[in-house]
Amino acid sequence: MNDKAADRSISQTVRAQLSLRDMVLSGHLRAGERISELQAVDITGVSRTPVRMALVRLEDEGLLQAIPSGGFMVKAFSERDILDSIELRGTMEGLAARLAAERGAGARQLEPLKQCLSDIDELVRQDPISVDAFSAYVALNARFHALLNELCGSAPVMRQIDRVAALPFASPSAFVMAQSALPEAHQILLIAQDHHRAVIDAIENREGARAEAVMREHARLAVRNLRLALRSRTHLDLLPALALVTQVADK
Amino acid sequence: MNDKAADRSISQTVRAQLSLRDMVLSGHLRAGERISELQAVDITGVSRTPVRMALVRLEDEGLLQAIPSGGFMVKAFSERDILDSIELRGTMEGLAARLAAERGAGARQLEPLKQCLSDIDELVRQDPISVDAFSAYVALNARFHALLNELCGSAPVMRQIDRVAALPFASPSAFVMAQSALPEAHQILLIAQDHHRAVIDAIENREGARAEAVMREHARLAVRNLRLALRSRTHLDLLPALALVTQVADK
DNA sequence: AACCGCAGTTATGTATACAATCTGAACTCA
DNA sequence: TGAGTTCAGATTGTATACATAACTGCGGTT
Repeated sequence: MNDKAADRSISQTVRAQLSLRDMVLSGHLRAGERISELQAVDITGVSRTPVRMALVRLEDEGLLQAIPSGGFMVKAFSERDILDSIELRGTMEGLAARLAAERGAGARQLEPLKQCLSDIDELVRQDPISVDAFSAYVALNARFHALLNELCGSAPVMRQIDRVAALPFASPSAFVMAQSALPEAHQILLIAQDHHRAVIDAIENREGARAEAVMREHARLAVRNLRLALRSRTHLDLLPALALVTQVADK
Repeated sequence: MNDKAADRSISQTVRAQLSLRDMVLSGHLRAGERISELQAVDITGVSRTPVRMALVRLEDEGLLQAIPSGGFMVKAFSERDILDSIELRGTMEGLAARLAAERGAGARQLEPLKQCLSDIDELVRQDPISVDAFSAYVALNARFHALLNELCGSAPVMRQIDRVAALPFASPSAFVMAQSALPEAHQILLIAQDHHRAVIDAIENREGARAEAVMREHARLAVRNLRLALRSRTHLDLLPALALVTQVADK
């Protein structure tokens, strides 16, 4: 029925969503640009109903913004929006870590985290880290954070964290990649890994306040380094998601 | 075109959304119950397209849950989900307050907050607070929190706060109402008002950490009292939103 | 008696036709 | 020449028809 890559196993809605998200993230649709339904139909090749669904979901994710008179536009993010999002994420992850500690996460639940931890250890051991190892690191880092958040055992908390994490620049992978542009990248990785170790230790010993503080510091490290990376606009092509950033004088 | 109360000024989608939300919140649709699109069409009187839109948006709000095989069901919340949501809200409001303090909210921006503060003062002065005054208090309290969150000047932070606040039991009004069931209700109101005063003071003096701590304590007060109110199941009919609570052994 | 399979039914996913609203431009009148 | 009005085009909102996938119940078989 469709011309290109018609994988029947996934729905038209999801296909449209993926396609449109790619267009936004890759910068083919610039921030502030209006995107009409018909236009989206042309892009994705599916009809208006699933396209509309996809647009609503992308608005929900925060990539698009509804226009009062109808339709959607690509959302524009300022640099501060991005830094705030990371700080927000860190704050909520701090809450999750504290809850995990206070409610006594069992040793059995901590096991996969420790495994993940030592997996990362192996990777960051090599100093000029290889490209392959680095992408493996990004994946493991995301996994670590996901496992950590699960420990709190609170569906509302996890849900909210996932929401901000859906923003491409608030994901753990994103700021790791951005930081990799800095000369002291390897050292940063080591510090981050120490944070990971500390938060597990805190949870194990039921030190809620410490677990929270560590996760907050973890985020602040990311904020500081991402700011530096944005200042020295080097290797930003590593992170296409940052193409969304526009220094619009919105306020 | 439609039979009942066809107010042309609002869209069918919004009307369906309001109608369905009422049904859920009023308990006409019980937690865990599956709700099909056709059923929703019968209830709302609009056709499938806007109904589907409304269902997606309600899922987004957190009132509904998508069923993997398709369709939606009314989400079931445990008591802990509710308490966690309030704590989560307090955590994010704490972040907002800290940002407001650190970034130096101007005296001009603080003015409406102080106005709101003294308006509430007038209300809580009377000890057996009248019913009218109480509902006015609920409205003013919500307004105060909204104004406070705006002070941080960060769109992502405000957006996330609004998301949890959309959950009926995480709204400031909700826990105020729940607490009103307690015998020491008036005293609680006075303490809460003191929190409000303290956070403004902290922001004015650029004491970020203090502003954050106050908002957290504010939430913890709400958590503690709501827990008590839920224990002594008195006057819970004041808060229909709590009908969503089901102590399902979900885990 | 229990289980596997098939068919009928129902519900959701998708496409498209129609209606209403909004935008923008051109034309007219002061 | 400028402002207001009207008409045309386009775009979104809504409804509905069609297709496909999931569920249910019955009947047959082992």
